[in-house]
Amino acid sequence: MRNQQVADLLRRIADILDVLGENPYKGVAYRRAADQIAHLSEDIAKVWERGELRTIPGVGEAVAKKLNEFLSTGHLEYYERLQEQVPAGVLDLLSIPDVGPKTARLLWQHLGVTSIGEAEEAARAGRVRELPGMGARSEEKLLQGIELLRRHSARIPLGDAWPVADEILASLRRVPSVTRASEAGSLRRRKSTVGDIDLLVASASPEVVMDAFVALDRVAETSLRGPTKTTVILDDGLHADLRVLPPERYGSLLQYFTGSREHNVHLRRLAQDSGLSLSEYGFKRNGEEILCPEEEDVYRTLGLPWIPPELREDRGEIEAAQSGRLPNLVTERDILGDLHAHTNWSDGSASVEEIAEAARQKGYRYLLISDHSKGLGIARGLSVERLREQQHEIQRLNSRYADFRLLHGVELEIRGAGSLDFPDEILAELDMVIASVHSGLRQPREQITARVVGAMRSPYVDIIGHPLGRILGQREESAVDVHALLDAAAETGTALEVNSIPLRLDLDDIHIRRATQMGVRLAIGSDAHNPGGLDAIAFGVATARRGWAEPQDILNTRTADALLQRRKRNRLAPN
DNA sequence: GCCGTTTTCGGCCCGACTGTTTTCAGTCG
Repeated sequence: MRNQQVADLLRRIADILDVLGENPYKGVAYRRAADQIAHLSEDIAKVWERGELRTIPGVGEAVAKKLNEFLSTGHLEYYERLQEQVPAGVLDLLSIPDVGPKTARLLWQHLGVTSIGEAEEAARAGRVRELPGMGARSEEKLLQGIELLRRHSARIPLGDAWPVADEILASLRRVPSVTRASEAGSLRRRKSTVGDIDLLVASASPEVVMDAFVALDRVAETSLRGPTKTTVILDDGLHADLRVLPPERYGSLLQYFTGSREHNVHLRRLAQDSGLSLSEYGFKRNGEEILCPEEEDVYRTLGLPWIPPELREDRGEIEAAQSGRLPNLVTERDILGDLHAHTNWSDGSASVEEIAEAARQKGYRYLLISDHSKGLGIARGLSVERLREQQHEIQRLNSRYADFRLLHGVELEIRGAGSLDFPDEILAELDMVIASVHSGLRQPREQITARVVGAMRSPYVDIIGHPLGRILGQREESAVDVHALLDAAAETGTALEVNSIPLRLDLDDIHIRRATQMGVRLAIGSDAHNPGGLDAIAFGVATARRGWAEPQDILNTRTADALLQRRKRNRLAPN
């Protein structure tokens, strides 16, 4: 994606400036601009074409000029000059834990180190300890950092981190003196991947809690231990941080360590404006403390309503809070039914009846059965005949339900050449149709975009399944032009799915936000392949919340009747 | 490098922890 590419360029510039020992605020400025651009809900080229680069927060005269050069010529002379000054491998050193720009520069200039491998060599040869400000411990720490980097470099999917955090929190809550315990950080903000597991506890006896924490079965080693903060590495390589403060400071602790850093920096600037200083311990005014037992107290002291964690990225939520325009975020309670589920008719493991029963148990009023169509042979996709048989089964079950309804649908293959797996007359017999791409995910941008946009032109395609096609940590998103998809969705009235499988979370938060701004409807689906899979909806709802989605943006906050009435075939299809 | 109803120049969030130092720099979140 172009925005990501531009952001990466600015971040590399920041890294080089840091290593060169430039004014550190210069690096801060470049990174701030990079973050804003990475999270732009629109293609940066469009903003540029309109001549509005300077409206992006953090983009001033100098950065705008460089962006202008990069976007019009594809290269940036300033960056190329910088690159000549610092070897690329020196910047790699920054990814080693506890190695920052100063240490990287030291290793490079004094020992000629220009790669992680050379850093390791130098440390093993005992040459690092000779450097000014370094010693034997630092040398050992550098080696450990390199080892750590090799063992554990990727971010963890939310779906892996969440249950581990819940388990550890349950243990900590059993420790005497613990009155509150919560996850924090990007986990609490429900980012699709998290860097580590941040945990917080309120207790008057921190050392007892820390002892219990490091003694947990899952803890493989303790990498840092202090009176309020401890970091451990778990048996599966995950890092977990625990912070403990007394209950009267729990609100400010929770607020602070939920972040994001950008959100906090903004809040602290607000605090300064009213003569306050804010930290995880609370507020200070002329040395006098204002304690915050609850998170609401932090926001109230700044004259703000409480802001949901999923919004705390400094992407306009603080301004929205100031002007009373925070979105009314969708919650799991708003979801009346699930719009994506598989059964043992294709690649699911449960019968239609079993998964229907699970959906009823969850309190849903309806469930869309959407097994694969024949084109996905590997998933035992349904033929037209089997689809009709399934229809009878669904009718049979529906005749037994008074308070619940099965909708019959399909997850229809958008084939490699762009055609759909079933003809219109078959699709017309179904309640709703999800169309998805499962093949040819590496097609070039124009081709794959045309396939999906073509599917949206069908009056019977109600939802595009997992539009990006990404699998977190395994498969990059396809080259599909998401902005073209959004335009086509707005034009045709096709909904885009928020697929809830933790490794998908597709659509992602950034494009969800854009969709809501454009009036594009979203369908949150669990994509369950067994009854327990329905619970993944929590991940989809969390992702929608990160995209500022409100109940009216989501199809399945409506009743089944309202859904069927609003289908585009009622407007578009020939009689 | 960015930014501004306290500023167009002088600020830029705040604190924990570590390791090397005898009062602090670097890194991290």
